[in-house]
Amino acid sequence: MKVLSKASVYGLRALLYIVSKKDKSEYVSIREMSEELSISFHFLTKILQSLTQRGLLESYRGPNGGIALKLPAEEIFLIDVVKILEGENFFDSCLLGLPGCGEFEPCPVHDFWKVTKAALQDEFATTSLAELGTKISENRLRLSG
Amino acid sequence: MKVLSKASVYGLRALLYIVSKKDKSEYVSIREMSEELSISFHFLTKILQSLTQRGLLESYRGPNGGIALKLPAEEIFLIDVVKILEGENFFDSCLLGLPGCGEFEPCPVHDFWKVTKAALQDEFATTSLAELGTKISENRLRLSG
DNA sequence: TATATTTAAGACAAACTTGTCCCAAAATAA
DNA sequence: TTATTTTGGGACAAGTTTGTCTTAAATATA
Repeated sequence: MKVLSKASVYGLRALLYIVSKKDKSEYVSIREMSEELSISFHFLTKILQSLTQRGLLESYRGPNGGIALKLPAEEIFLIDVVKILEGENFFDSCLLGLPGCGEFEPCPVHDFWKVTKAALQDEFATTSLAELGTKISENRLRLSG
Repeated sequence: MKVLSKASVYGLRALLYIVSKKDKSEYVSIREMSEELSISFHFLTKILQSLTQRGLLESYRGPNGGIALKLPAEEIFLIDVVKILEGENFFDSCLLGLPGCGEFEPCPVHDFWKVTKAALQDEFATTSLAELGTKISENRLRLSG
């Protein structure tokens, strides 16, 4: 079951890498992240570019440059990242792909999918990068295979 | 959010079309389904072929031929269809794509994704084609855009 | 038998996602 | 200024999913 595209997965892993670093005062280079997370450097660059363009990240060129969060990690939620990388309508999908599926014209599985979607959306909307960063540090969780 | 491939979506819609037909005694032609559901005929043919090869459907060639369920609709569950068309490991996915993610080596979002996956799997495992067929008939639900 | 109908099966093409490569632009440091 | 480092951005290639086309095989009917 592939819920998120590679772009979202890589983007999230990179942001989690940033927030789980000890030193929060420096830019993190994309090269470092791509190597630590085993992600294609150029692909990751483009993903992070999108996040920078949309104001979620700040980038800085040149030696010791890199990427940094533009907001405190407490104020960035998974849903912010996913909506940028997957599209604003990410949580509006119909499981059977019927256009206009909703309360008025539901598909046969709308009732239960609606509930699942809402639960997922809520989880994404309330889970911050800070929360996961703490979790990663405390439990020494990995971010790559 | 694309949880199911087109193959699964089309396969499910076709099966729901079959079970929501009044006359259950005849084969339903793929051509009819492809037209009623606005699905490419050849693509649908291949999808249903997979289901036939895996014993979920029965096919019959020649005039008045077509496709029929090989089991009563009460005994076919969404999970049966999806596991054939998406793969047996469909419900084992890690949201962040980390290999071996599980209780021993969880990814940072494993705890909540585990719950969501289980709820989805349960819903797929307990929803039968018969149940949805009844729902479709009673509420005149559509199966195509 | 001959013809029409329908699924089976494979080759192929189009579209989308993912990944690679190259060079430009910005910043640092010597 | 010059060289080096790093992101920006576009072209392009590879891979996967989705869709199309052609022919074969099975069945029914006349």
